[in-house]
Amino acid sequence: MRMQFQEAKSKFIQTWGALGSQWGINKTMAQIHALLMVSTDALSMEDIMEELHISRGNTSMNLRSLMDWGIVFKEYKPGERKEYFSAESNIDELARKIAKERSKREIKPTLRVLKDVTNIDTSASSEAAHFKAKTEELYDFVSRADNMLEKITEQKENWITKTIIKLMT
Amino acid sequence: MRMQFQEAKSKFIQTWGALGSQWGINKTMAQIHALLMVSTDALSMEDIMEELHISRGNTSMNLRSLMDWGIVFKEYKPGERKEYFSAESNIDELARKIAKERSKREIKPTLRVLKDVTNIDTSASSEAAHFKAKTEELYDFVSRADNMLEKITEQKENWITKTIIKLMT
DNA sequence: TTAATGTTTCAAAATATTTTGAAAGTTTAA
DNA sequence: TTAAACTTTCAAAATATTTTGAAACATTAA
Repeated sequence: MRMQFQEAKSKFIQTWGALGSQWGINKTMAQIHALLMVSTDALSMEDIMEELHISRGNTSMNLRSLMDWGIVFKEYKPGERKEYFSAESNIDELARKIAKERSKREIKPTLRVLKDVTNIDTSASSEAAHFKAKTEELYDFVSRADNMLEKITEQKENWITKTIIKLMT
Repeated sequence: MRMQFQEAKSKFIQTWGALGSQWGINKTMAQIHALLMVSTDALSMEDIMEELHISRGNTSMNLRSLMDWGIVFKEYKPGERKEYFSAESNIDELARKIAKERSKREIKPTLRVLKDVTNIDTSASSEAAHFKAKTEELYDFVSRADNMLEKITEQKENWITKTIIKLMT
């Protein structure tokens, strides 16, 4: 049985929200983003509140986060005072921005701690030596993964396809 | 100022736990994993409870999750009744298992919904047409990303290095 | 058998995160 | 200026998630 548009839209928004929360992004933030992504026009705060049944404050705070991430933009319509919001419409660009932001917020700080923690006096015990070895290994791994992400992500257009082609050859 | 071993260990466990929760993995689960990763020997439930100051139930449930993910193993010591636990010690293997499991649990179900939701009657409105186009684009992107993850991850040994080399050429 | 040693379960409690809504703040038009 | 239209802030409330701990369950040795 084929879904109706409204049903499909709502299902999509719910699913995207759930996915977001499994990845450490708050549900409403992901839902607002999903809604803006599939909207033909920019939406006002009222529009968003109404469609998702959420409060003004919640909407405001999450729109701001989305703008901090660089994946939602404020727009002004001529002759109107209200602010309108729209999402990054290029999916490659969207993924690049998310990858970049997560690297900056999470991976880089973790690398800093790993580096710190690796620098202990190792002569005291073999536990200490093992710890140093393991955390060094982890540092190498994480920093290489981060590099890879950068590499993949720095090509502007259609990097996923390009990367898959490279990997298959 | 150089950290002492115990201080470094505890900082590492805390940081790994925090990282885990930003990625949708519960803090204790990530901490237990971190502890086992840097331990020279397998640890008993008592050991883990004591080191992390957590309850028996919490320890039991999270150890079970870690075993479900395939990144922690139960061990028996000869002549002892107690169970001991150790972590996957190969980091490439660890990453492969995590990638595989997250794909199965999160990406695949999302793809199913995207596919469903894409199959709407498009003749009714241009909103519906736009929705269909966007979700199709998303489906393509996510499924290509998932393929890429599979590709990267199916080579058993040292895939990160291999992949980086490929990407640089 | 039984007692000892150990593990799992799950309802309730604790904690953490998200959401609300009303007051404060801002901007613009007149 | 002022008032209207709109947005932001943040303490308190609601909700969701994690953690506890004690009872139930399992296994082994004697």
